Amino acid sequence: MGRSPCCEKAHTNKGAWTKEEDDRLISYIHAHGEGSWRSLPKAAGLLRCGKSCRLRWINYLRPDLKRGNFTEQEDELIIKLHSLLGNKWSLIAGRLAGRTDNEIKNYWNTHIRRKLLNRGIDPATHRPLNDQEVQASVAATNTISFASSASAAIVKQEQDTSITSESSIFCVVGENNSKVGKGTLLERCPDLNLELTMSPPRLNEPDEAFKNMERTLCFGCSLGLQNSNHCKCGDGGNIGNISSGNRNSGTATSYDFLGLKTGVLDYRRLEMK
DNA sequence: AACAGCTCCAACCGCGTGGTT
DNA sequence: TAACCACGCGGTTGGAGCTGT
Repeated sequence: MGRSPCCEKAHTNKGAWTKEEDDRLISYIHAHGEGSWRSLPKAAGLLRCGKSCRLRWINYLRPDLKRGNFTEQEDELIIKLHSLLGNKWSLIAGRLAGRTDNEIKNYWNTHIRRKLLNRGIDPATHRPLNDQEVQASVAATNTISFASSASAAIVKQEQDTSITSESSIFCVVGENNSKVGKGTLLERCPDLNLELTMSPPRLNEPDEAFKNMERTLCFGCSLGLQNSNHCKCGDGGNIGNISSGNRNSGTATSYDFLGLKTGVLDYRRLEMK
């Protein structure tokens, strides 16, 4: 499958944006809205690649961006999210209002990595740097499945709801899951190597089943942030953000992982590297 | 003051994915 | 089904600014 270049490189500016270019882009987007990035540069009179315009807008010019230093609270949230999501910067950014994926990625690489290293934590695995046994188990563990049979799902939330370097990942183990196998009881997730399932809105399910799925725990609570502004579920007392329902030939367990019950996001597979 | 090394971040690049024809 | 388009993502880079000598 071929791919044409995103723009004609010979006639485009590169490098830092000038004030004039910024103004042109802002006024064009104010007038016409975001999107159609490929045609935007020409329409806006910019000698830039559409990709470059998009990036400039998203990372720098958007009016809802929060500029300035990250707070300690944001730091910790990023660390927790990264321990669950890995380098999924866009997903992490989605949980930090006014922050962009690029900003968070840069901040991670320049500040948080070092911060974790100073704490003796491997930023890649969120484990103690000298924990050889853990490293061995990491090497032996490939995948933990979040997608499995609802009827037989065994779900455990760690007793300690606070996220530490090796806790508080939900484990869902289904009887048909060959990787784990029937009879496998709860296990502490030994790695962050996840395979998650998130479902789109279920349109064809019985109402009763759907109602049962509504008892969810928001992502803030799942991170132990019940009292923070990240808590979306109100009482913070619901346990287990697990919902289940039929999907095609088999049953599936879905997890409202980021509190994204909007159905906009269909992130069926989410793998940690 | 001059230089070298370091830090940080805006911007670039290549690729994956979903949609359209 | 293949070809193409458009968008978004994550990794990487270039260079401005800072710091130490």
